[in-house]
Amino acid sequence: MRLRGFEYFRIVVEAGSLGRAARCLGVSPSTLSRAIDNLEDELGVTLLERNKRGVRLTCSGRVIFSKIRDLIDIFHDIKMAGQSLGSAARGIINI
Amino acid sequence: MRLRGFEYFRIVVEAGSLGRAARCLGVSPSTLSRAIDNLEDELGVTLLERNKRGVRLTCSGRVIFSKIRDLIDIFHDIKMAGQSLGSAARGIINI
DNA sequence: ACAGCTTACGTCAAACGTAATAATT
DNA sequence: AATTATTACGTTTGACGTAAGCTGT
Repeated sequence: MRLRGFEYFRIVVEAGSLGRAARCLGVSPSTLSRAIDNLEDELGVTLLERNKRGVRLTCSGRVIFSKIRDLIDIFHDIKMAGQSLGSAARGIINI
Repeated sequence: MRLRGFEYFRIVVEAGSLGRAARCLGVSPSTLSRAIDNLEDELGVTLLERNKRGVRLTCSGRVIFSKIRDLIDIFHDIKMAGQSLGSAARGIINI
């Protein structure tokens, strides 16, 4: 289970369609379709309603989406802490 | 970047050595060695001091470890919410 | 010798893009 | 026609175990 799949899911929800999200992310729509299928399989929940005009969160999807945002926020926090600590270890301090 | 790598890191820290963690997890020590190498590369921080009697968190590692525990907690929360919502959608309610 | 971590090598699963398909506006 | 999501196919990336190596107790 890759972190990237969660980030894909977030962008898809915010973009409202796989195509728009794919253009934002620079990947192909099929990548996002499969990534979200995998997420739904692994969590055992249908996250999105697929219409012909895009996608929309299901009720369950709304609950999960909120948690996934928290997950991604912490992940970005970890990466930034890594950058900060990594450069600090080499003597560079940004104020 | 896989979620599993974060979980590996956590167990390694708690076990105190790659070998013990490998036995706990049912994987080989090389898997854990590489997983932690990847984590350190991707975050740009040295997380563990490798001794001949095991491993120990570096100062930076301690900071990151605390955040990674939060990440894993949310991840497990998401999985449990998935189970709960998934079975609820099929009409099964556990009280 | 034993316990520890690491690395080279081969294998297998999984992620991806391309391209084709189907449905809707 | 244009835009939507999905799926089959082949390629490539990457995660893993085995086995060998090196170090310190």
